[in-house]
Amino acid sequence: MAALPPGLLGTLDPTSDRAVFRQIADQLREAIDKGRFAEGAKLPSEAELTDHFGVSRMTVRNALSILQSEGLASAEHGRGVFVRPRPPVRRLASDRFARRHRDQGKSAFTVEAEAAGSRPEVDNLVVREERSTPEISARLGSARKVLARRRRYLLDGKPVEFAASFLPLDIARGTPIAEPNPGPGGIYARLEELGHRLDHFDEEVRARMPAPDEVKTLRLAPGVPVIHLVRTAFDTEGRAVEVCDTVMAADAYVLAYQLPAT
Amino acid sequence: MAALPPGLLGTLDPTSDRAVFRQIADQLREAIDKGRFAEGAKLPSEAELTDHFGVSRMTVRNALSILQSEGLASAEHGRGVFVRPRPPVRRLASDRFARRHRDQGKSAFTVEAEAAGSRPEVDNLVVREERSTPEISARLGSARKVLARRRRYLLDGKPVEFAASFLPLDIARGTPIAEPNPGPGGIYARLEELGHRLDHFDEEVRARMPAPDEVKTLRLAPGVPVIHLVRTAFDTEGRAVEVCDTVMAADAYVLAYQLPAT
DNA sequence: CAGTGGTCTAGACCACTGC
DNA sequence: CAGTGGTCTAGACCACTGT
Repeated sequence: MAALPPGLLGTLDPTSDRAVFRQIADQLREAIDKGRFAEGAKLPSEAELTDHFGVSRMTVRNALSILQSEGLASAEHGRGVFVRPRPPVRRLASDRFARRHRDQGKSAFTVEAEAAGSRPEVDNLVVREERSTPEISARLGSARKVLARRRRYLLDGKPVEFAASFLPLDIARGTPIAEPNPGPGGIYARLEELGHRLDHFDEEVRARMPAPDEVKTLRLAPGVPVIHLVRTAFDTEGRAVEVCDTVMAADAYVLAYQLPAT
Repeated sequence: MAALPPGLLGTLDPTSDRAVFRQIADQLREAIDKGRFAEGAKLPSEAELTDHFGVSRMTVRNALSILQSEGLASAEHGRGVFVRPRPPVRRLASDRFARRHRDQGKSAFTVEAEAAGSRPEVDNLVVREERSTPEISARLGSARKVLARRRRYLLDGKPVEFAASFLPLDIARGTPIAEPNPGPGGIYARLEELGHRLDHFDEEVRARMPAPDEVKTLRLAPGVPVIHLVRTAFDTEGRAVEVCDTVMAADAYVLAYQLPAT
């Protein structure tokens, strides 16, 4: 095993109050920030770091785990620890549900992804009637059962979000909305054809760390939060006609909104 | 040291492929989710868990660190590991910059916090001229120097966000905007008095794990992401007159927006 | 003071990767 | 196969909390 290139990393300050594993993490973080390790580059192995700093392996592993929890690095078993590359970011514009974006044969996700040069996929498409939850009922009105449409979106094979739409049965049952493929323009186009002209959407945005099942579904690296978005669609009569609950890999998205100054 | 109450936690499955520390984390997570440990309650100590499961201390600590990185628990030195209580959430409405919310003597943050029964504070108020960054210049136009207003917001003594506003010098220099206290209605009211009638705001939302200095400034617990919000204010002539860069503790906020169906 | 978590060591064996 | 990270042990000493 070769020694580290001289000057790549510094030395520890034994007089410092800062824990040794934090000092090591600080040095690696600084080296990453300054570009001495590029995106996707391999960090020194645990063995190299234990040698360089003269500490035990657990101390080094502690330092590396800090970087991972910060989202700066990710470990690959048998290969090494690498600087996390930033995935291409999907920008969600505030006009993404405007009517003019609905007159296509393909879904908005597909159109947009292909325009950006990515390969879009949608899987796990489950459409069925379900019992409503208190959360959904509060937003949708007091429906006991709802039509649920669940799906996961991927770009170039990487899962980026999964979503569940809920609609009142009296609106959706027996319509194309209850079909796996609701047709061009998606369910919003069908809602309007059914007489529910859409007026506006309310959107709530939260961020948090993912639960284990969300890590699995989105194949999230450690240190990547999720954006949790709950959107309610209202028709021109003021009725909530759909609630969409979406969980997105936070490193793959930026949300853009336009606010009125009134 | 007392043994754990029987039935509070289960036993390990030695035939499972799942690592022991993950199994322990799973059990604790399930117990928290099912309410067997309330918000703010103390989890079993490391010693109790090593006894209960018959594993070494590092294994238990590994399990507990998972829960912390998920934001479910936080350790307090000398006291124990506790189920993380959810702080009161501030809801930012999409009309929060509407003109009608500006005709008060106090800042919007102060008014809203007091209405919610919290004690608001603003500190670290730094107002000065700074060199612009490429990021700011791209949004604001090519100003070399800008007026920067930096401050941190606290609720009941807890930091919840810090923000920096940047304004072109040709607009802000020598005006009340360059004063620490810009007066009633804040800088948006002053901008309008100076002839820059506000038209709309563009807002970009991202979520990520905090950098170490952000952890310090917001006193963030492990496993709490930040919401990074960049807002650009435009006047009726289409000029960008302010860029506000805000970093918020994600567990203290929900952002609400209204989208047009056009 | 006893009990708690924070740091660190020096090993061991395993599973995965790539040559 | 050698090199890598993943898991786990059995200790040690320290710093902080509360009584």
